Amino acid sequence: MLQRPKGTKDLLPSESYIWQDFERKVKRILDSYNFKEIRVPVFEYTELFQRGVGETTDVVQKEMYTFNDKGGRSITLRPEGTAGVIRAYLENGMSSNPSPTKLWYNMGVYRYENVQKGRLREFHQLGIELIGSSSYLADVETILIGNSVINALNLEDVELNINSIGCPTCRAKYQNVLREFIGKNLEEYCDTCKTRFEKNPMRILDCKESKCKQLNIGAPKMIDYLCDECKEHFENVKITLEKLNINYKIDSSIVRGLDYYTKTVFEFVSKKDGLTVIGGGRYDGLVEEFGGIHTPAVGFGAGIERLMELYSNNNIIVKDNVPDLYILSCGVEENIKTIELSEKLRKSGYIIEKDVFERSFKSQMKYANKLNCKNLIVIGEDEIKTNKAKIKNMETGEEKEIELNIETIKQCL
RNA sequence: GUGGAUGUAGCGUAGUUGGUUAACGCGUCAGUUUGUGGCACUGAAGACCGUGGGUUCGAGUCCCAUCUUCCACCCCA
Repeated sequence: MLQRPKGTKDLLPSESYIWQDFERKVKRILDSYNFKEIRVPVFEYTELFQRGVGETTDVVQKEMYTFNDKGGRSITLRPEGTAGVIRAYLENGMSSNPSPTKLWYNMGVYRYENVQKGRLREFHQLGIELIGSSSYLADVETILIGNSVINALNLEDVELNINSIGCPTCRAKYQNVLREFIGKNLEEYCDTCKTRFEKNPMRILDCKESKCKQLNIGAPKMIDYLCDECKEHFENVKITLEKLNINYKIDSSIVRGLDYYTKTVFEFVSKKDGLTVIGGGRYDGLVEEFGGIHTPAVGFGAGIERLMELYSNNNIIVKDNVPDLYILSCGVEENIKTIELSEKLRKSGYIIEKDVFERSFKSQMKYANKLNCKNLIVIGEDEIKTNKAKIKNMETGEEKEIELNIETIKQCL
């Protein structure tokens, strides 16, 4: 039998309506902050991600779905949302719109990595990008939106961790200090850490190897080396969050795996399984990297599958729609009448079920019951002749005699 | 990429030390005499036992490989 590719998932009706519920709630939040939806291509030129996400990152080095198209162009399935959105921002001249530009998206993203808990090769990200402002207020607004999403979904045990990784200037200084510290014992670190040493020493702080963790104790922290501007920015973010009663923890190990981040970075983490459900931060250099004028920006990406996992565990989920009415009939003329009625009622927005098998009377009854149809009308010879029918409430079993016309039926639904 | 576990009808399972037509529950479909469902009963359909090799007179059962799923590392959402 044919199978779906590894790391993909079918979203069946039994779950898709929960996603729809989630999407409705989230859209309401995003609308309230006046963010507008953007939809960008599933694939882009490979260079976009190499430059945007960063050549040295794992995502680019080993997780991208990259191939040459028939014209010999190197194409990559998007592994994240920000790069494509910023490209679209520039390509469509959105920088001349009133600033800031506030965009959101819900997209499938693709990463070739080993499948495990909360991790698929095709997964979905809800993301926002707030483009144009360098102020801490933009960071706060971004975090608040993340917080609103968590709250709207009633997710418990999700905590906010924040950090600042500074700007290129103070980060370079810090990295030298860090290299000095690590360099003393570099021989004892694991092999991957050794390769990180030159290109991205901050990643060594994130290593899970116990010997590296041991060696990292007492390492200098980025937040102690922030330049005045970055420091003030971070302080403002922290103070504002505190005044707003948003709980957060400073986690100096958050460095993020995408190169474009600067200054504030943050994660909403599920305490139960330790998975990051929302991750984001500021990326003041990206627009420039893509050839635009210097334009600061902040954003986040949320893993929808991960959010949904928590959502369905923590909530009594709304029920899926059930049919308002089943119209039952056997026989050619009766069936035509049924179709006519069904079509009219459907145009008015009602969910109508009817037979498409020429099933027996009894089978149709059973079927209507299995579908949880709220009401049922039988169309037979008599009904057509007298233009009267009985409408039955399938829950109570009560029947009511009515005129067989759309308006009276509607009144009973 | 590395390491560990898994794989029998749509779903959940049984299948004894390898032995004839692979079993059960749920679900699906139909019927239990005439136009009113849920319960009960009867019956039917549905599995090349993940795939490919091998051992054997004979394998769902043993061996090897491979794939999938799940978990850990790495990294991320």
